Amino acid sequence: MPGVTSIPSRAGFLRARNYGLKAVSRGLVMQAAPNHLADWRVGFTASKKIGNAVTRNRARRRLRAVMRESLQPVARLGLDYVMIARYDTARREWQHLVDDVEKMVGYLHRQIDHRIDHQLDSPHGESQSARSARKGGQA
RNA sequence: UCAGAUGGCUGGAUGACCGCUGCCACCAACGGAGAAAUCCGGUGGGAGAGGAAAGUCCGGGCUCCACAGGAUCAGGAUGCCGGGUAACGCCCGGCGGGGGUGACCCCAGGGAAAGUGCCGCAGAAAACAAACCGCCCAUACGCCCCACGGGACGUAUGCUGGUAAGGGUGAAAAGGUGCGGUAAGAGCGCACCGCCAGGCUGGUAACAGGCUGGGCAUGGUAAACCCCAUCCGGAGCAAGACCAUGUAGGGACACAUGCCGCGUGCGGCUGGUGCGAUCCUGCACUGAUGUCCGGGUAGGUCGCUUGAGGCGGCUGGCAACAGCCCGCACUAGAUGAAUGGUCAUCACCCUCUGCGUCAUGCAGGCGGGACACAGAACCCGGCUUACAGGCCAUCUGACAGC
RNA sequence: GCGGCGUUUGUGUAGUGGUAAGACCUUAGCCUUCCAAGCUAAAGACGCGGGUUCGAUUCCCGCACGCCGCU
Repeated sequence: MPGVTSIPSRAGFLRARNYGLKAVSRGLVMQAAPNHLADWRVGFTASKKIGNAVTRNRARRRLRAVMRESLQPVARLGLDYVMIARYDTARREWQHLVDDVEKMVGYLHRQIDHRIDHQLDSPHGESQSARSARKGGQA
């Protein structure tokens, strides 16, 4: 989709999961991780646990729509976002879903800042690209 | 009017804002790449899930295994008859059997006198028949009656006494019912029904009807093995093809490596390999098999959507269906996977309130509602399964009226 | 998307056209001062719906659920 880059493979999803940073709400789960690229990306997951193919498609489409409304204006360059559908994703009221995402994005960004500041003190200065991407993404 | 049967159709509507994927056109204007064609972005137009898209249960197309023919064996599938179809385990029509008052529905529905196996418990006996309780007969004994001829009852015996009516067991007991017959009985005899054999008539056939003959032999199970007939090679679009990248269109070891010709790596013969096995014929290839090591794994493009296609009409056919030209509209192609998200109104359903009726209802509400089942993934023909609500046609039964 | 396999007490397994067996677990009793072990007894299952058969957990068909594989 133009303007938004999607995570292309399973490896990207696994990296986001292993980074260990996630936020949970009734409507969905979000993960975030630095991707060491000059762009931000997003991926969607709807497992068989939440329902049949129709339900999964509906959940994924609602996630995409709420991403465009609430995540795209504030997304930071250099981050991968993974949005995971839960049982209520296809059924929850739209306004609640929007509120969930806005709250979770704020939480994730604060946690990312905390981790990067903490790593600067440690001898492993691995987060150089994420640090610079954060400055660019805020513009 | 009520209760049903069969077949078919439909599968929410409108509007606003914000978006997605192909296709076509434009690029006059704006941004990027390029010498340019052009490409990306952009602008405009139009298209964009189903009757089951599902389960993956059958049959095909298509692609690869290089391909083809024959014989035998193995394995699998199907199984009344006729037709339809590219084909089918599908569909249509008929036959036979079963169910229902009926419309109508259901049936893997070939072969058990080719063979083998099995038929638990119960029962005397479960398949070359046999004989538990009985019934009948003969002899002996006991006891009773007597009109002195004999008779009733009981017990025992019968070198294999006769019998299969009745009882009882079982899912099933060796044709059924009735009359005659007999010591008692029995297809022992007869009538009807059933069965078997052979003609006859009708039908393409399954089969039906009737005639003649035979006293009756042949229990069930083949969705047990099996026999008969017919059909079937394997894998599947993650098939497969091309391009790019790459230390490479891979390497090492073991086993095997025959003969002839010459130009010394090619040709021929033999051998080997090749669609479940073996064999034969043609054909193709020149290695095959095993073990170990190495490379790639976020590649791209094609395959990829117009087809045994749909709707209407005419002709043939009871129908499935076929033919014809005629007419019509045309027809999703995604690939972390588009075809949507939100809101409003209406329709629909549920619920509540009021009114009314034998009953179905009518009016209303800041009420509630994942608005049925369900999402294309190479494409068709079927089957099966899921499905809120609504509509149409034909037919059956009951009740009422004319 | 495509291909294959399997469902038996609470758990992991046998089994076969007629009675479903045994192990661990659970419950009760005995034994012991008590517990464990041991002994005795009991309870508890053929995924669902049809069909074939006298009779189906078994044979056949259709569903549901679960598992495995794919260059």
